[in-house]
Amino acid sequence: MDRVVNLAKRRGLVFPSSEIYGGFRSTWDYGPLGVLLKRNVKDAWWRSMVQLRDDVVGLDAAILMAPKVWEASGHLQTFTDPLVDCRNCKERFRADQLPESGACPNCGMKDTFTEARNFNLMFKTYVGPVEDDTSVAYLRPETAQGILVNFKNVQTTTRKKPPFGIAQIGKSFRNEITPGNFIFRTREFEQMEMEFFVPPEEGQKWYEYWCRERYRWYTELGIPEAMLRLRPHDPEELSHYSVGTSDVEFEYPWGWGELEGIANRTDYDLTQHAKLSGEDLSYFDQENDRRYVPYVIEPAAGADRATLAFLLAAYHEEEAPTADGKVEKRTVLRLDPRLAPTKVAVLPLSKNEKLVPVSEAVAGDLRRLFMIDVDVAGSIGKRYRRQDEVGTPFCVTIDFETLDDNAVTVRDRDSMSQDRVSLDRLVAHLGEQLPT
RNA sequence: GCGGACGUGGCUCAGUUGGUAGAGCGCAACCUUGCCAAGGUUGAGGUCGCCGGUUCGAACCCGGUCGUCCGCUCCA
Repeated sequence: MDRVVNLAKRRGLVFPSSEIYGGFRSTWDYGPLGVLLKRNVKDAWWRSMVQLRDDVVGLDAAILMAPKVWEASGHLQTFTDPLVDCRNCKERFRADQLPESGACPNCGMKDTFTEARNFNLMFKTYVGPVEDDTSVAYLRPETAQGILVNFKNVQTTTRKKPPFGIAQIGKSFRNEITPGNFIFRTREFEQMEMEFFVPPEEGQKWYEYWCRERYRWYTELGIPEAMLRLRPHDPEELSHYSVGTSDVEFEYPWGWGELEGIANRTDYDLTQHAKLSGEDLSYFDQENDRRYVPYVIEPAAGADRATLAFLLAAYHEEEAPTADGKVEKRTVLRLDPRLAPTKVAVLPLSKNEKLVPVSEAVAGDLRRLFMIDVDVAGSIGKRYRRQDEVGTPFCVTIDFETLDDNAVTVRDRDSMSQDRVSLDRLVAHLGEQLPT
């Protein structure tokens, strides 16, 4: 973990936020390479979820929503836990779980508790010029509600029939008491959520389907199955809206942790929104001549957690032989090419005045199709290592033979093999190796 | 929020009993080399997290604060 955090800082993947002011807790900034990596993660999710399916459509809802939404969803009530501290032993407890005797469960002292304080996990703000009770608004603690309240809008405009889903990627905010573990738990984070609306009797079937699908997504993008598991929640662990939840968990360096949750939210949300808004959010199934409130199956993934997991799974330190016969450490990110921030590095063998213009021309051709990097500084071996460290799948080397044979060397990150490829075929060659 | 440890150039760290900062790596330029972290020369870069106090004088002592890590609590 330390190595990955270090690499992230050193190579411009992730920086601590507001660093020149001493940092700001729980906030991180994605640097030039990090933003590419995270965007690739989100693009891969969107592609598998929206583009490659005909039963899911996209949405981008506002972060600020009517406060009634959070009343309906239950977040205003259940997101607030009254907590007390024991003045004697400094332990903290939930006020509603204390013994009636008033004795501290930890140290046994009586009446040593502080006043109960509420910890609402939603960020509160005020909309408009006057800061009073009528102007209170919240930053959304999940993107799901933006989808759920748009169920009718989307259903009627796209003419989709259940089973169908609405997908959304966006920021959410939770005032976590204890953030930490780098970008694993932050107060501002990005979610990739999809709400899948199904006939009630098909709820369980689709819940199981999405558990399998989502697990598979991570393995297809290169996370070894040994580092993944699907863990069903215990009944007492279930959230207020769910009758079944499973987490896709990843084995982080500090232990198993959540990557994504798949929940059967039943008709809880739509029913609640119908009740509080007065809108009828049921669906009329013309074929079967019946009306029902759809069940909602929700795969909710964290974009930052996924990015971290892909980074951790990709990070390798290897022994590599050097030119003079010694063995050196080689750091390489074995990222799936679809996730790699840079797809191709263009490297003139030296800063020779004849090679540099050729590499610039090659770069000009490639950058229209791929995210590329051009590096002319240092020895060729060092530049290969620099690219390995950030997971660039291919290096294109322009050498002196290129001037004669119009061909370049394409070096593979994983096999370290080298192919000679004609410049006429270079774009096509790389296109074949770099799936979308 | 509580307890503990820590906070020195981009990174990893050193800084002896307080006397206004160093190394390695990295980075940049030039020379050399010419396919897997080569070599040489030169150079940039730090008011030692921030604020205040003690002192003739503080990176070193004290207080506060911000941040990081570990443990506890919390995570709908």
